[in-house]
Parts: sequence; structure tokens; C-alpha cells
Amino acid sequence: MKDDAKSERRRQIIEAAYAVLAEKGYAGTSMLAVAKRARASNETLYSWFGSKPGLFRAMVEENARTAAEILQEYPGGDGDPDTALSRLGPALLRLVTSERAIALNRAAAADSTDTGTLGRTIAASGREHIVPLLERLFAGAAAAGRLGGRTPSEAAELYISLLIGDLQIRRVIGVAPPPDETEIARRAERARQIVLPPAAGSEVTARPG
Amino acid sequence: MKDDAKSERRRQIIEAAYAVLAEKGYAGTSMLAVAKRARASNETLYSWFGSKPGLFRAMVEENARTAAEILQEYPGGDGDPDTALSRLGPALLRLVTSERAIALNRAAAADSTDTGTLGRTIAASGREHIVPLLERLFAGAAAAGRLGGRTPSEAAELYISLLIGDLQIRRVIGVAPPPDETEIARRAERARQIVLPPAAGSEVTARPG
DNA sequence: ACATATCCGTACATACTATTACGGTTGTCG
DNA sequence: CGACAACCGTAATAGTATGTACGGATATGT
Repeated sequence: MKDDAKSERRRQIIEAAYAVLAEKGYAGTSMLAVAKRARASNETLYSWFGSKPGLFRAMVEENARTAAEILQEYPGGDGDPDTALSRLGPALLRLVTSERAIALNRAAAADSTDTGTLGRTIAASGREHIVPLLERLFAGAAAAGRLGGRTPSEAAELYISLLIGDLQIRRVIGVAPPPDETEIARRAERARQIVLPPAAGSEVTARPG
Repeated sequence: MKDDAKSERRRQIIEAAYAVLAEKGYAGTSMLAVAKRARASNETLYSWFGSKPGLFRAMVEENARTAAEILQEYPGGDGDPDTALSRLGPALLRLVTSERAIALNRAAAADSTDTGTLGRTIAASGREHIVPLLERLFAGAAAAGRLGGRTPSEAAELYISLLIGDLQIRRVIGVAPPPDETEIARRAERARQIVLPPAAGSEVTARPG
């Protein structure tokens, strides 16, 4: 099989795995079910991915690449922080609450007592990628006196708390729907206002916090 | 078996279930493993709890009762909101990040594609119990002009986001340890300061937000 | 065209789980 | 004390999952 064709085949298998995962959850997703959904053989799956955790690791990594491509469009600290955040925030929130991200977080939760690698992979490709991005953005804002005395690191942590809050865990346990665009905009705006309060001396009237 | 003895026996079985859950996760926790750990018979477990989801529902409900007893000590809106929050906040955060709560959230995440009842039970006994408590507290603060223009409902949502943030989901996927008391105090204080900014005209110097 | 690698579909071996059944033991009640 | 309920420990049943094996079909490279 040529490399291109193999990559495409591999992508099809991963898509099939997502479909089974959505229907049956992590425990209910067997390699055989994925193989049948993808019209592949069990042996090929074990040959290519090694094991069920191996397949899921590949899914997490593939999802991380997709997310990184999306976030690449949002440059860091070299522009107007308000504008940057008002574009980056909604994109981030959509990513972390997407069906795919939720399904992978559920898999990681289930895996946390087995190998623990899914959680670490998600964190390495997710939050640990996003925090430095936010810190660069907030470094620019700090230079303009826009962080209200917080460090870029503190501001990044605060922003994530405000943006995501407990929504993701509520999604993961199945009690919250995906946020609609109004909710996404509202949360992102609330977070931006609190993290980037008007600079001292600004004439803008805004809510405190 | 007398009622007292049966309650005690039931508690022992639930404790055994938590022990197995911590070691093996939800999927890896079989009724037989719990029965053996509790020195009970499989038949008794099925007789008393009906099924594996039934046993887990009982665990969630028992945990909710424990949490409600703890929170009962924290009265709502009839006192000084700063003091009330500075006591309630850390207690809340300890509860939602405790090993037991995390294990139950993992179970709910796994169950979300099956019955979905664990998540609903957790939400009904957790957040949906806490939000009205916070709203009562913030109603008092609003009357004193302490919410910076937000409604009690908005303030409660904001407080929860700031207090918990994404810490719980990071606990659930296995990438964050339980917060120590310093971290708990820090998060609670940050949340309090943002949600209860100094009243207009106050002389206190505080960070904006 | 031919040789070889590999993928597919199916089968197999092993282990585990959910749930019920059963005989013996223990606890409760009249 | 005796009758009965129910709990324990073990077994049975049916189903599922993981991972490997295998023959035939297909793809690739020379």
C-alpha cells in the first residue's frame, strides 16, 4: 500500500473508531466493532495500532493535529489583545466542548486507572499548548498595562477558568449540551472583560470585574 | 436482618465498591469483584441493588447525602457574604475535587452512553443543589450593592467557573492531583474577589476584577 | 508476468462479565 | 424451639472482548 493510500486508510479507520465511540462509549468500543465499521480486519488494526489504547492514542494525536491547525490561525501577542481574545476565545471553547473532544475526554477518564496515557496526551496537546499561546498574548497586554496587575501566567489561568469553567466536565458526564454560538460568545466576552479590564484612565464604562 | 444491621451492611458494600472502583475504574468494576471485596454474595448485590448501574446510583446518592450534610453547615444569604463565601468556597472545592467525587464523575462519564442516569443524579444532587445555595447568598450581597451590577444568578455561575474552572475535568482525566489547601484557598479567594468586588465608594484597594 | 507483502474476512483460544440458580448456613420472628 | 426468610459461596449460562492464526484476495515492486 502506498503511503498516501495508507494514510487515507488509516484516517478511515480512525473515523470509524469515532463513530463506534460515540455510540458505545470507550468500554463498549471493541477493536472488532471498529474493524467491522471500517471494513478492515482485526489483524490490520492490531498490526497498525498495536492495541486498543494504541488506537485511542492515535485518535487523540490526530485530534490534536486538527486543533493545532485551527489555532495556528490565531497569532499571539503581536496585535490588539481584545481583538485577538475575542477571536481566539470562541474558537477555543468550540474545540474543548466539541463532540469529538468530549468523547476523547471520556476515553481518557476511563483509561485513567489503566495506562493513564490518554489523559497525558490530551493535556500535552491541549492545555499545555494553549497556555503558552495565551501567555504570549497576555505578555503583550501586560506591556500595555492591561492585566490589572496580574502576570501573563496568572491571566492565562484565569482566562481558561472563566472561558471553560465547569462546562467541559458537565459535557463529559452528559448533563450539558454543546454551547450554542450565543453562549460561546457570552462566555468569551465575560472572560475577556474580566481578564482585560479597561486600562487605567480609560473612558470606557464597563462592569467591574 | 434488622434495619440497622442492613443499613450498616449496605454501607460496607458501598465502601467495597469504592475500593474496587478506585483500583479498576468503572468498566473494570464487576459486581462479582465488589461482592468478593465486601464478602457478600453476588446474589445479595443483585437483590439489593438490582444491577451494576443500580449499585452505582446508590453510591452517587450516598455521596450526595454526605455532601449535603457538609454543606448544611454553611448558611446562605443571612450573613456577611465575604465571610460566608470564604468558608463555603473551600468546602465546595474540596468536595468536587475529592477522590470519591472524581471516581463518581468517571463512572458517570462512562455511563453517559448507556443509561445516562449517573450524570443526571450527580447534577441533581450537586450543582443543582449548590447553585440555589449560592444564589441565596448572593441575593443578600446584591441588596448591599456588592455584585457589581450582576444578578445573583449570574454571580453564582461566575463564582462556580472561577472556583472550579477546568480543574475537575483535569482531575477526571488523570492529569491533575487533588489541590492542596494553599491552592484551595487561593482559588476561593480569587473567586470571591472577582464576584464580590468592593462596594462602590469603598476605600479598600483591591485588584480590579 | 511473477514473487512477495499485506490486507480482508473468518475462526479460534482465552479470559472476563452480567445475571441467575442452588444448597447450605445463619438470622429473625412467632 | 421450629419455620421461614435471606444471605453466603459456588456454579452455570450466555455473551463479549482481546489478541492471534490462517487461507484467499489484492496490491506492490522488480
